[in-house]
Amino acid sequence: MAGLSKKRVTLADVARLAGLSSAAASMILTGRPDTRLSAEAHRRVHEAAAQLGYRPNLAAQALRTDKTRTIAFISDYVATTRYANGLIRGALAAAQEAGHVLLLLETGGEPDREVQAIEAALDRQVDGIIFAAMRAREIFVPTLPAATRVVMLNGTSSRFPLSVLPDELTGGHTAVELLYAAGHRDGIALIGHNRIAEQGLFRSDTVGRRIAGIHAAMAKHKLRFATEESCWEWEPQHGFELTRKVLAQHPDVTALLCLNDRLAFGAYQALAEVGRAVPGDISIVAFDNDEIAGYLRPGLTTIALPHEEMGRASVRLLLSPDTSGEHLVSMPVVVRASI
Amino acid sequence: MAGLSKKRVTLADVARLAGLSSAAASMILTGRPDTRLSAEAHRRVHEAAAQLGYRPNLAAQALRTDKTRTIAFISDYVATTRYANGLIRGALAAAQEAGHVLLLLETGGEPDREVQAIEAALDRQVDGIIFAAMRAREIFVPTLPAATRVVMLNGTSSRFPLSVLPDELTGGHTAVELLYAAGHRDGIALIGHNRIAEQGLFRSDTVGRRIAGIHAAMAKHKLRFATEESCWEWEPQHGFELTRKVLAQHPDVTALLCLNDRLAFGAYQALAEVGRAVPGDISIVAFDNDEIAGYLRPGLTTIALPHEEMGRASVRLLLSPDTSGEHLVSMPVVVRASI
DNA sequence: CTGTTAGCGCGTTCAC
DNA sequence: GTGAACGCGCTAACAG
Repeated sequence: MAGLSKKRVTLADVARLAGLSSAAASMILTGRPDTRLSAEAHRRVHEAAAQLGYRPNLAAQALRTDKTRTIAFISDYVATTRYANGLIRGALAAAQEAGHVLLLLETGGEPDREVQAIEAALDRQVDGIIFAAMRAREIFVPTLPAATRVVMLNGTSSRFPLSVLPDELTGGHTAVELLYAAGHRDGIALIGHNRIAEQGLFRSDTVGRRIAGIHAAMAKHKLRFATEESCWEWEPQHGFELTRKVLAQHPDVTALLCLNDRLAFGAYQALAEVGRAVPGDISIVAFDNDEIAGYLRPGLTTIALPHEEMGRASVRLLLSPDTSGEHLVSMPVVVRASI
Repeated sequence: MAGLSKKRVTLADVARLAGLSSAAASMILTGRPDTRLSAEAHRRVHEAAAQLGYRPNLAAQALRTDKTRTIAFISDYVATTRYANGLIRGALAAAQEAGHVLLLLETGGEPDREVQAIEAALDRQVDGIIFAAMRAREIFVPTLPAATRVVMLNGTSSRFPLSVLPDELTGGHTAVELLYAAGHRDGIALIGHNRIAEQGLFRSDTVGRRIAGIHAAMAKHKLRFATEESCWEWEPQHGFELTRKVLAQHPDVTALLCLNDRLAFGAYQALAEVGRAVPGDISIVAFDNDEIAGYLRPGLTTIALPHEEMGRASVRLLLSPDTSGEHLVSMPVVVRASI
């Protein structure tokens, strides 16, 4: 039956070939349990369907059942590559395993595009919506039909209790423990501490927790940072500048706790410039497990953001009824050679 | 009309409120040109639709019209982050501008999953399919209904003439011209030349053209490479090793032409190790404009893969009838500081 | 037991 | 301007 099939094979075609009504064919093919149809009828229908290469028209099916086996994945930015990609990949994999499909939509963080995206999704009768935030934060969600199932991914919303987040508190804790276990005590510098991020409008839930975890672990060991360096953004250039400053002002520093890998990337450059070796002279640990973490020499030990696992979790939660609350996904340690 | 809307607003609701038949309402709302309905009827219908917040049910619409305003984006790997993301982003943007939406599917390059993905797309009556290959190559495409509109993105298929590719030939040419213009003649080393990639099963169309462009430009200026170093993969580690080798064996080399940015990344590390400055001692030019190109110090001058523009082009081509052939998207030079 | 008919879901389109 | 059929599959009610 390959080739240039002119028109779709419909349920009626299958029923006709099987010598039964389309109602019978429908019941058999959808596998209803209470069927009172003969085994022979089952056989004939299945055979006819296979022979014709029948595939139900999902649009017609959706019309009756209100189910499309389609999930909308609405994110603010796909642009921010490194974050979006793992989330999407995980969601895609989990969706496929469940026989579902992903509708990808982007809002750029603009409320009106958010509304458009939601409408586009609802027009297509999606089974549920995943709102993904590239930078974790409180997500603003416009009005939505009450029945729509919603999961917040890497963000939270007071309107929707179901959310998936990285376990940053534990992650922050772990980073400190790694340095502590390696013998570092009073010579640890914190790179990238962003006081602005900790309070105020742009407060990022997950970053706040990361820092809280770090401070809790430091307190537990009765330690203080040799210095805490702040900046507005977390790009390599800032890590470079802050590390330079630390090296100049705090010659006794033995370890750098960088709040993300890109800051650490800049730190490597600053250390190379003055000929300090990693980890011989200075240990470094960071967060995220960016692609670059593995490219650096020596490899950067980092607390990974489990994006893929989070993406998977979001789909699983969406598809399993009667779940709610905040689901934390643990952040694995990726040990390389920088400590 | 906000809040927990119980049931959908249907066309019948609109027609009832407007005091007309649903047929009239349909014609007016779809904006048919030959309508012989009164201006007053138009007004009433539009008003009723606005008042009720009516949105057509796309599933029902699709049933009649066979149009879903949905495009399937089927890629082999979303995993290969750096390549997939720009393509998706561009496609997403162009789709949105055209009032369409993207269905994202992944095949992992496995034929059976490819079939599944295509069926999932066809079940949902997509208006067209974009096949995206992360590593450009001849794409195997299973049987497909004849009418389905298909665009190959970053790859080709003998079965489907419509494809979007980066203009690698010109890009390769340009890279050489950049070095030539900077005064480099006989001291240029080629890093990453993969002879295996040039021939045989894994021949990559676009890489082949990149290399062809490079050789054409060299020939044009009657130049020869000081050395051509091959490797199997193009990761930083390989760039590091090859560059080390070049520095040891060819001390007269003045420029490195790296076949991608990650190789160049490794080259930077090898140069730093022996204290050679970029671009003071050695110039570097590469391809792709990876994220890392901007992180390196000094910034890496590179010939960019125009992923986003390619993604946009693929959607535009899909949506515009009567187009075919190979569409080349030019590769812009991103000038930084490595030459 | 084994199966059928009729009508629905929603929007589009044709004959009148 | 309208009624009715249609696209396709699901389901309640009904018949042998």
